[in-house]
Amino acid sequence: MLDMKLIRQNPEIVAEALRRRHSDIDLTKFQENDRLRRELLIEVEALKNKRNEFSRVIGERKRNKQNADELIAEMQVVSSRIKELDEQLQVCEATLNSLLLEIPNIPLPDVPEGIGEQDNVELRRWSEPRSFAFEPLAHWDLGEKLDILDFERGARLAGARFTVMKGAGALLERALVNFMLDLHTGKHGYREIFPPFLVNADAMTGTGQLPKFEEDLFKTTTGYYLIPTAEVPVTNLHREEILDDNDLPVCYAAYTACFRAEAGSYGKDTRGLIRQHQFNKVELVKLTRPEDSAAELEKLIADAEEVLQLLGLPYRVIILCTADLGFSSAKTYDIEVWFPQQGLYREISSCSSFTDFQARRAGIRYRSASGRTEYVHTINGSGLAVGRCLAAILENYQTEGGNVIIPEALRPYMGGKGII
RNA sequence: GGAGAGAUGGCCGAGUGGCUUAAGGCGCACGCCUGGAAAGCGUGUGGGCGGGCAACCGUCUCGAGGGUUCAAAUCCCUCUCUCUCCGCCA
Repeated sequence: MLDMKLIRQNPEIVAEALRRRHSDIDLTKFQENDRLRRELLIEVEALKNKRNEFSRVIGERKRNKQNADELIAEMQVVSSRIKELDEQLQVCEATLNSLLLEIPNIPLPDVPEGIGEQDNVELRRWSEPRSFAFEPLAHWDLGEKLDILDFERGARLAGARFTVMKGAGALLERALVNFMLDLHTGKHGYREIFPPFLVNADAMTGTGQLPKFEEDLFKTTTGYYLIPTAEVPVTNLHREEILDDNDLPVCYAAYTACFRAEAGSYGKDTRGLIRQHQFNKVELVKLTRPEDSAAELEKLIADAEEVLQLLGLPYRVIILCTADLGFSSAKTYDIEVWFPQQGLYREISSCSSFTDFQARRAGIRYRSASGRTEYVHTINGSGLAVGRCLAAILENYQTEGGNVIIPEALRPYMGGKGII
């Protein structure tokens, strides 16, 4: 959520940001309601002031056994007017709030402007894709041949976009989770969190999934939502809190399963592990001082990249253009890992700064060194998506005989196993 | 799931309609005192919104939301959460 005062005082900044995003949101309805709200507030607060003062006088008279009938009669009129105005105010504020919740974040100045995916900019590549002396298999074919991925039985149990991992496949998935968590909590200094996988609507609103993106989420009959990413519970850990300056930055790493309805992605990535309703992810989340957030985002993506470096998987980093940027994000880097069978790089991590957008929605503040309470900046990124990582290992490390070599770094987590 | 008890400021805790602008204590900050410190004494101490250049003023905030009343921490209704006991359960 944007700062109301920014929209009020510098609407041209917000309008320009919306233009860069190619958003069709119109600010005039917001501005009208904002003006109305302040008019109502000024009137109703003056009346409440009067009511408070007169109540004091009435109380005094009653105690002294004096008559206060005319004052009470007068206050009846004032009170009913207050009630009217409060009702109008409530409607006005509800409108204002729902408008505010639908305005996306302002992209940072270094985000390239664009009209679609094709305008994202590649920043760097790490390592060279291996050249194969044979035709590499897709991970779904390889996984089925090795009997470690079972798409058919996944469909039997749940439906399309669900997979069963078996034997060495299940072990590899678990090894990746542990390897990533150990790296981030050990070398990189994150604190491990194991949060609930279901959250309430307030948490989803805090990080920006609600109210706009409800159709992407799974919801229980009892009103809970299944988390689409650990970002939701972990960022909301500190909802409605004021943190101490000394505690920043707060750095958390969390493994969770993630659940996505994948509405609107019919026909996309229908085979394999790339697009599942349920997948595993290790997520990195930071709460920082505003002045540190740019540097902390760079550190976070370096932490995520190191996972791929240690696994020896070639990747590239791109920065998303304004049109491809998520609703809550001010700046997003994607890490894309090489998939040899398709011959292209595919997203395996998305690292974003949300500036104060989520913090304002979730009420996450800190007391700065100067004593002011300010909103923190929130940052998060995948470190990494586990299923896609497993798929990348299968494809990049396959042998001509249809086996898979386990990267050195993972072997301690695989009971010393070197090959599947 | 059943029964009962609770939820008050950073923390503890008083408060059954107006004298509460939330008592008192602890903590914290600053000052006095001191060679320095402790103790002691004094002062201050949340957040949101609105107005104002500012100092400051107003308003809201006693788990949440409604209601009664001229007036609600206090009375009524609904909900949430916590604790205790019972039941069920990985």
